[in-house]
Amino acid sequence: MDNDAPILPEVGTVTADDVAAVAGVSRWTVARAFKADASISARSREKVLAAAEQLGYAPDLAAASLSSERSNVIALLIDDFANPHKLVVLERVTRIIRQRGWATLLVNLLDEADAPAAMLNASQRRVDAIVLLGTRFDDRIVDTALGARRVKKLIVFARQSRNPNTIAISCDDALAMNEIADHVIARRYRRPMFLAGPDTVSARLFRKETFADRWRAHAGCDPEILHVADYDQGLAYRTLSRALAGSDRVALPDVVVCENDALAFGAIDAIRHGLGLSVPGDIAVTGFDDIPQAALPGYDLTTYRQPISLMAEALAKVLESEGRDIADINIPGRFVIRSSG
Amino acid sequence: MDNDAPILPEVGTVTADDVAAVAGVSRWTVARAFKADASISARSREKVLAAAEQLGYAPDLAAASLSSERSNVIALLIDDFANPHKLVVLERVTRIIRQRGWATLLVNLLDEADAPAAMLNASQRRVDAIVLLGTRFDDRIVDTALGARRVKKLIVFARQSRNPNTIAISCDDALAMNEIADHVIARRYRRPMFLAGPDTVSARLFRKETFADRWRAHAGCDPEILHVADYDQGLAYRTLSRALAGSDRVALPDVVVCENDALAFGAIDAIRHGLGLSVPGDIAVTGFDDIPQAALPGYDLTTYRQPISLMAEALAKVLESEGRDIADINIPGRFVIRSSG
DNA sequence: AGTGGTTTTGCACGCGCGTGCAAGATGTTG
DNA sequence: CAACATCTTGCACGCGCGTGCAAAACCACT
Repeated sequence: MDNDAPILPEVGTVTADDVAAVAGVSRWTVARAFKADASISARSREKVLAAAEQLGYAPDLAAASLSSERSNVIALLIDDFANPHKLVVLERVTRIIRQRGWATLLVNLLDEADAPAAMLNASQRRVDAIVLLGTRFDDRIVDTALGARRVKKLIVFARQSRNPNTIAISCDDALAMNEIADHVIARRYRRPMFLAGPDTVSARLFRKETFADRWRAHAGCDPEILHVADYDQGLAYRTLSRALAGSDRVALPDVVVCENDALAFGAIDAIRHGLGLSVPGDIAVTGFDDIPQAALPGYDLTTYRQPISLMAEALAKVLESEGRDIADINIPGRFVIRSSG
Repeated sequence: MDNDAPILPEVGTVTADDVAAVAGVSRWTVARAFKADASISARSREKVLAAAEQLGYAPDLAAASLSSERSNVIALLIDDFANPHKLVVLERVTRIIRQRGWATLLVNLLDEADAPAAMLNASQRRVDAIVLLGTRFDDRIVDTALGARRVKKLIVFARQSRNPNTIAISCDDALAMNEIADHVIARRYRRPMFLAGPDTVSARLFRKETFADRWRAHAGCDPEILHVADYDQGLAYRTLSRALAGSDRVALPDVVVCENDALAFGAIDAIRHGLGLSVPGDIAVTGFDDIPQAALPGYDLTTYRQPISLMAEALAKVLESEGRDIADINIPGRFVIRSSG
């Protein structure tokens, strides 16, 4: 005799059939009781929900997604974990995904070449859409994935994409970077340096190009550009320190325009601790993203706020929509002037 | 006539049956070809794999988890997105999960009361285990979840847990904090302040208690303790600034021992920009975690390195093991002395 | 009471694959 | 060549629920 035998069946064992038996209805009526807009009488629903509560029943969503075409799971492909901005993006995106009743499958892009495998991995789980939050993929990979029809819906978040079958949701980079450039010009800086992320074929931000174009139109010459091999504060610090070490004081830039805040923090570190100079007194710095730390007194960074919450809402709308012919979405952010530049 | 009709069936439509037909074997032989240790002849496997590649077939893992007891999905429940340490934890944990062939279901704990709903949410997806990475849950919730048998395996990562049915994987907090306390004592600080996170019933770290005990044994009095309502650098900055504003210079602490690096960064900001004092000259600061930014010159923080990679490996081992009678795991980290204290 | 309309309920079938067993194929030994 | 051991393959059944349709129940209203 097993005294520990549970009175109620164990979880995973409580199926709609069990609830149906207790409630005295059919299994399908049980399903209807859990569906918002189903045709079911109030009395039946009550009976079912009471029975369900008594048994501790909750619908098995994995089984549901097998028989329906939808899984209600969204895959997030991500890398660039050195950038604190990713944390903000993850929070906002996973929040809205959950609030709208979906689940998040998080896939870590293990290395540069992992994107195709990661997409396959996600598609094997029947996800309804794949959202790219990372930096390590290029348009060719997107083409391949869509070509193989492995993916129902492919969304690029906070990045641009050239592929017409992809939906890009981002802040208006060109608008933003022109605003930054205008600010740099208005403040009469003369020797800007643009601090950019890795110079690869990855889906681009076009921030560098936009700034360079604007500066060229203004000054008639190209701005200096320095690439950092990763969007990493420490690496930016070392890269910039090394690049400027031993420079003549007059040869130094008077403003460092950075592709994002992580690089900007590294730039400020380099100016203060690598060169022993001050920000913005000797060299000004601007960033991009407006991560939470940018507002703190340590850096007090002039930057451009990406409207992540609005972008996340736009993402939800795209995920809800059935049609595949959705245009890219560009949302304006807000230029935030602080003391760094 | 539909000229656009694909030669190959669309994805999700390519099933093991299709592959079996092309390869001239049964569906079950196809399944065996994709299983590492299955009993199948080399010739059959070749035929199957060739047919699979031709058709673009990949096993449907969602369907597989329905018929087997395992889903190979691990749920990560997370909050505390203000702490950059979470990014490191997420990277290491999702990396090892993927490398070992599992998938990650990421669940955002939307607010303080969301943990039970989040666990239910995860269990409805048939996850093999739930890993708690967050701060917003307490032992009662864990009890409830396990009591309802909603969860096969519940693991608390980088936290302690009192529940015997839970497996806690963490760094050895007591060892670590004693080391920090000894350091503070050896450096002859006399007025330590402990900067702690929210004072709730949440699963605790016991760092505060350990430090207080050690200090009491040494000095015969309790250290001052200040609670910050969230593990957030900005909030720590404001809380500490306000707490120390207007204090007599002699009444100020000479060292601020922080429960983690995020709080320590906020403390350094408060000392430098709130009080206009220097670190460590006027007030020293120690942290806990050793997040990447702690090594950069902006903070150059004395802290204790949590062995996240080792902890992630321990997690993988726990996930692999079948038995439920696994003891908590405590891994020692390393005290890292830098210039902040 | 009968008629037509509406709401509510039940059901056959399928989603793609895993499990355990039995039948078939192949190989080995005396 | 028979008899047996081993390897390989095929199959019935089930996992828990969704879809689309038809039967049943209900509700006026004439």
